[in-house]
Amino acid sequence: MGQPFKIDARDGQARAGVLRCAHGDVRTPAFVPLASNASVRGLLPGEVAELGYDMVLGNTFHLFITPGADYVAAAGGLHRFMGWDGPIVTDSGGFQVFSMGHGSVADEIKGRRDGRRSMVHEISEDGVRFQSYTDGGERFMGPETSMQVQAKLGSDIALAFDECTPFHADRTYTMRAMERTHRWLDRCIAWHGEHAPASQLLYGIVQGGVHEDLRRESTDYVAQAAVDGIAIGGSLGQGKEQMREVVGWALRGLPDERPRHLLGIGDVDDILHAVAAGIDSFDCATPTRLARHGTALVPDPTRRWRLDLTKGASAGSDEPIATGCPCPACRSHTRGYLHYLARHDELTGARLITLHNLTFMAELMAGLRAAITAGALAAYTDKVLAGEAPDSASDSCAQLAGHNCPNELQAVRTSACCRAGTARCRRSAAGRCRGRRARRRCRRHRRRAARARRPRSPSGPRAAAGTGPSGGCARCA
RNA sequence: GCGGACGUAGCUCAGCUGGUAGAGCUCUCGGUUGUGGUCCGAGCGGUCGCGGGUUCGAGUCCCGUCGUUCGCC
Repeated sequence: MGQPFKIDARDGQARAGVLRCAHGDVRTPAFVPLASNASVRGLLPGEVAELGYDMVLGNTFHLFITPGADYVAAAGGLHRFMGWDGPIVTDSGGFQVFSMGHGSVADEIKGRRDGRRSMVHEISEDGVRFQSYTDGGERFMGPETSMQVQAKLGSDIALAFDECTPFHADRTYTMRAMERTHRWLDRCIAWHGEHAPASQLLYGIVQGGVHEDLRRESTDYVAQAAVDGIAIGGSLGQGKEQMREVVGWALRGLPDERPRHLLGIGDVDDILHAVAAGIDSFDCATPTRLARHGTALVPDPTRRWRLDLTKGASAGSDEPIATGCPCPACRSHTRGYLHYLARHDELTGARLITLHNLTFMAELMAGLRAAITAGALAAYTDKVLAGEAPDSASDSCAQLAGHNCPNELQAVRTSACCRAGTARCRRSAAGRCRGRRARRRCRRHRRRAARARRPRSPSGPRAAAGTGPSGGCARCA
């Protein structure tokens, strides 16, 4: 097939273009909302399109488990099934298999926690045997399975089946998994070439964890492969600095003319950096998942672009989430109302905040496309990083002093970077308080001290015996 | 009126034969980047209904009292 990706404008490494798919064009850089289970949770397909999205992401793994590829195929394919007639990219299921093996994806991929009970029974050259989360039965998925499911779903873009290695995997395991993923890629290409609809594009996935040489090797391998686009996956490290470094390694040597997708990334600052580095599309759970849990995206870098509406601060507020935002939540409703809805798990709240967050992301991406076209990406990036609403790309750049300073970036993400330090500080301040029992004991001591300080009737037999730290108690003495 | 059961954190309740008051939920604060309408941390919060008594020591045993509830007159 011809070259599906056309780059219309460049600004540094960044590109703005159009990805031509069987069901229409995708304007890039693009954010792709998640519709893992054939639904952008809470929204109608028409609403997603109206917000300015060209493509959504379905998930091979989820749809394979339920309702099954044949069920969707019998309904006329994923587009007709879910009522979305625009482009769809389907994730291959490799990541989900990985996440089942390690409990929490988010924690494990960042190296924050050890793996838990695994639902993965075996990873072999053939593929992965795992336990279904719905009925507990054993299932199998390999490169051919994934490709076949994606062919039956009829997505516009299929992703190759990969193994996403966790942060804690050692270099040897990461390397072997990467090499196996490369062999799986060849099998995906072979199956896809023979059986998949000609119009379906195929992306290869770069792995290699946080190791520079492995990332380069993987990039080279995927770059020489007969794929229509390249996705960057796997563990991108523990923090944003490391992620940017790893993405940089993965991008080096990629063919310029093919589209690049960064899997699973969606924080505002991460998108700004990745677009500047040459990424064309993103998918991420954050905007929609945060919305369902009551957090709205706002133009405020000091709060990591987040406003938790469930917090008391929004109670009774008559402000909108963001002044000037054109979304239904901001046009017609107050933070106070959304606070109430979110507190009580009202579906309307999840829906309104989802509409808002996707509006925010759509404006961010539209602004990026316009800025690249106008050759003003740096100015636009600076404005967004300075906390201005992400929809104005044409104005000149007001340089934000020190926004690139690593320390300031670190301050922005205090939780991610400084949390360990804070915990350490607390513990060392408490001296002996290491471990749960010790901490509890300390709390008790604090309570006892507080109780002793509290004025208490000195008369009565208990007071006489019980006030001192060890008064009369044989065990304490 | 008589008899029984029960009063412990904001809520629902654990606390064995007396030995430094606990859990779950709520609440507050963090976190949650290829989505399980989640999940993971931490924190705040108790005059153990009230008053006596026994004991070195009482949520726990004894007496009284108030309240809730069930049953019987």
